[in-house]
Amino acid sequence: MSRTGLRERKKLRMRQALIDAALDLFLAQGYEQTTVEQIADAVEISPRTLFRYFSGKEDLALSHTSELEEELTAALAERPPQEPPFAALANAFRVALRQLGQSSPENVERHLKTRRLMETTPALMGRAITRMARMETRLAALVAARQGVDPGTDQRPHIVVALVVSAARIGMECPSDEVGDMGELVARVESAFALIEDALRPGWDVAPPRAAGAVS
Amino acid sequence: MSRTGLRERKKLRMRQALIDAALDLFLAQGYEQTTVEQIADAVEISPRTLFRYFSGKEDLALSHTSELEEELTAALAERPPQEPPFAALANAFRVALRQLGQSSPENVERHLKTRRLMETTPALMGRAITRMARMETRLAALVAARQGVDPGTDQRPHIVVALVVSAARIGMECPSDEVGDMGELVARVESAFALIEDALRPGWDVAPPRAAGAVS
DNA sequence: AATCTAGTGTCACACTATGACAAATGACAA
DNA sequence: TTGTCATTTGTCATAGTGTGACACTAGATT
Repeated sequence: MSRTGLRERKKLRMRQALIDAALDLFLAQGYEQTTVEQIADAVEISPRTLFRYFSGKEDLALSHTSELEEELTAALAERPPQEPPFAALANAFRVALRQLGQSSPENVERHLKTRRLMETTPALMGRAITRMARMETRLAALVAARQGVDPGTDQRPHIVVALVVSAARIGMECPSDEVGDMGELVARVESAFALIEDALRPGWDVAPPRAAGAVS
Repeated sequence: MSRTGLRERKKLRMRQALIDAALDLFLAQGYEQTTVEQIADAVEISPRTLFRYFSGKEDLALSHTSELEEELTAALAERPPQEPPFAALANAFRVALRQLGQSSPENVERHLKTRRLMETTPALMGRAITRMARMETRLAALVAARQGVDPGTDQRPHIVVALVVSAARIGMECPSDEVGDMGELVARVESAFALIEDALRPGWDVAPPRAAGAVS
């Protein structure tokens, strides 16, 4: 049945094993205190081989953030075209978070570990925010395509995306206390969405700006 | 007259010389193609000494972004307390940008070089965005203090800051074309501010949220 | 002038990351 | 099963960033 050969399965198991070993070591000893050599030793491979699976320590620590990004992109593509951009993005976020929450318990655990790690490691939080910024640009291009405008000259798609991503980021950042479970995290994101939605003028993202520069 | 000794003046000149040498080398050969050794050689010091002036290459390349941050923080402190948070932040940004534009021509040039460099170096853009995120947290604390709320539990200050900083970031990012002069940059930031201001419900940041979670 | 102190250079080292090449191992056909 | 091929892995070597230790120089202080 399984179309995947032994090789690919082995590769995937190695990836997971590396991520698990890395996350546990990072959380136990701290991110910068842990060397790639220790991680490689933990799964019995050479450091050189580790770099063939992951581009580096950072990639290893944040590999699960790209999963959220993939879910989000997929969810956005599923949103009906007539849905206003802000609502489409916010709903895509909701769907993506729900998807992650419904994956295997070990996977959810890995996400929570990743977030706990980020919370205590400024360098990693920085890299995660950098990734979010890159995602923002990609999402802006998607939103621009939805609306049929040019993302190069029109700042509006980027603005809409920035609003939603900012809310999500603020919601996911843990103020002082620890990340308990996925539900708590989703609740905070929802509350941030609500705050921003409340600040916005209804229908602002469907009609053109009130005082657009070139009406002539 | 000058209260500063020879030592401090020398130190400042060395800092500037290092930044200038670094920016020019980065722009000429690319950021990652340039080694700290080359920069150190250019100003006739040992690499070890360079690390006593700057924490690393990144610090060297982005040292001028902290200047904007300092101006901004200072400008925000100057805004009248009764000014609504969004307006206070946006105006502080305007003042800070004007301040930078009015500094010495060489300094303006350094800022533009820094931005050109960032535009062509993803890694640096990432670090810059990371710095912005840190600044966002600090600004949120300031805004929370202005309004007398707790930045730990209340997400609203963070949201306001995120809106303004997002607009500024989107405005400063150059879509494909090169950074010409300071005026062009300010104009794009203004246009992004206008877009976000247009999207917002007037007075949203002075009154409490319309449907705060617990009305029971 | 003698002394103190901050800054500097030299040497050494740990760690991340990458390239080159040989060895091992799964995939696949005869 | 066995031999061949492609992929993966380990070993060795190297570049580059970043730090610690320690002696030395030069400005600062009295």
